[in-house]
Amino acid sequence: MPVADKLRARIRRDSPRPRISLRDRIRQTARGLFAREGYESVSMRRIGAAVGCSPMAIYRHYQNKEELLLSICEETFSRMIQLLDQESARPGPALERMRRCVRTIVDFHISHPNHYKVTFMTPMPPGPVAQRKVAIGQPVMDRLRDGVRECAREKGLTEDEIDIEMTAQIIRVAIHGLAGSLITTGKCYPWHDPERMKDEMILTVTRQLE
Amino acid sequence: MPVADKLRARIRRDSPRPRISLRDRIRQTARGLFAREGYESVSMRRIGAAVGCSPMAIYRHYQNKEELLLSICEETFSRMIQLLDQESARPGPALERMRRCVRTIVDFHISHPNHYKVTFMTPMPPGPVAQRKVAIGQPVMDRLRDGVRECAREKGLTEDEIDIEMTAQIIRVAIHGLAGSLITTGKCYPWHDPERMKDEMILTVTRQLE
DNA sequence: CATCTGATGTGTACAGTGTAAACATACTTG
DNA sequence: CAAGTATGTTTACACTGTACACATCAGATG
Repeated sequence: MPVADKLRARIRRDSPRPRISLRDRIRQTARGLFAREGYESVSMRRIGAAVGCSPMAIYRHYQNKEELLLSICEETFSRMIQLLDQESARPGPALERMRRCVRTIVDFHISHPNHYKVTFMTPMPPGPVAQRKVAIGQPVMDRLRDGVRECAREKGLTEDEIDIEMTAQIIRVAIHGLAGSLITTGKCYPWHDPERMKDEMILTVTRQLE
Repeated sequence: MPVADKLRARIRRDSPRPRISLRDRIRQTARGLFAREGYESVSMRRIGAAVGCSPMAIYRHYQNKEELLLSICEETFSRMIQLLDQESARPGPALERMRRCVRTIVDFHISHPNHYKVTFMTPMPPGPVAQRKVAIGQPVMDRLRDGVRECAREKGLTEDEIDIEMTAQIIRVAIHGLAGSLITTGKCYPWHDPERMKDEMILTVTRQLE
């Protein structure tokens, strides 16, 4: 019997199941716990207790703890893409728009340190998990590349005069430098005004697009 | 009885104790294990087994696992300072020297990913541990600042024309961007030639010193 | 209706972790 | 020699992620 039939059956069914599925409640609860206390500090047992189910129930919906977190990250970063597109839709010169977008990304990462940490600060042994993490960053990278291309076009630069992929990757590295530094050493380091730092850094890596 | 006396006594003693102290053997063995397999994958029990002592013996010499690693990191990064000073002592224009130094730092981090990870990629709740980690990076930052200052002087820039601390911190952020990105997503990401990337990034953040 | 099946939850158990506490031994010093 | 201290071991505890076997129950099928 095909799996699709069973799925359809479940969807057609209108019996009074809990209004919001356990799967979603788990993800929602875990999101809060992870964000507040960090991935490693939160055990599956505590998530279960907070949700109101047994710890093993979580495994019916997520293969393991890492999958649970990765699923949360995917959701988080898809919200970032929304923010990004809406920012990039506002009018103005391409360069200004892209600089604001980069700012948006940096600020988003800093305000979601745990999601950033697990997605971008955990060394990935090559494998399927690594591929999913790369995939999470892909939409952002696409928009970055498009932004660079548009800036180049607006300034009349040919593809011989500027390496678009390289420029995009440099901006990417700058983003991760800012996010990583400010997340790990945020409060402990004598930063020279973080806000101005972000702006200067963004200016520096987009200067060749002026 | 003062502690200093006991220490002196131990040093004066020439009895046939093991030629290299257990403390050093632990650090040396743990260094290798951490570097090869990563901090979290190596348990105190395995370190003990590899050294040839009981796991709890380690605690006589290091307060806990984190202290052990931190001690290893301090040693590692002090070797980096040596490399850095010897590189910076070579002749040539200040700008060229500084660019080579930045390259040295980046390459050093990439070839010691586990030390980098624990020192710079683990969020630090403000406290004494965080202070020690900041202290580890301080000598590097001092040399960076000096390098920037010398470049500025060589080009005749006054302190009104260039914010030395800000410039140094931007370079620092670029270093961590490169190191972090290449360490976490090194093999998994379609990098546009990492070596050229490093060079371009370094050029970008030192352009205003040309 | 009775029966069967698959999805979803629970309880128990296991192998592993870092490390606190009590104990054993050997070396230094009064 | 006696006392004390530095250094090591053994045992035990509280915790982790999760494999496995079982219970329950909704819907499909005879």
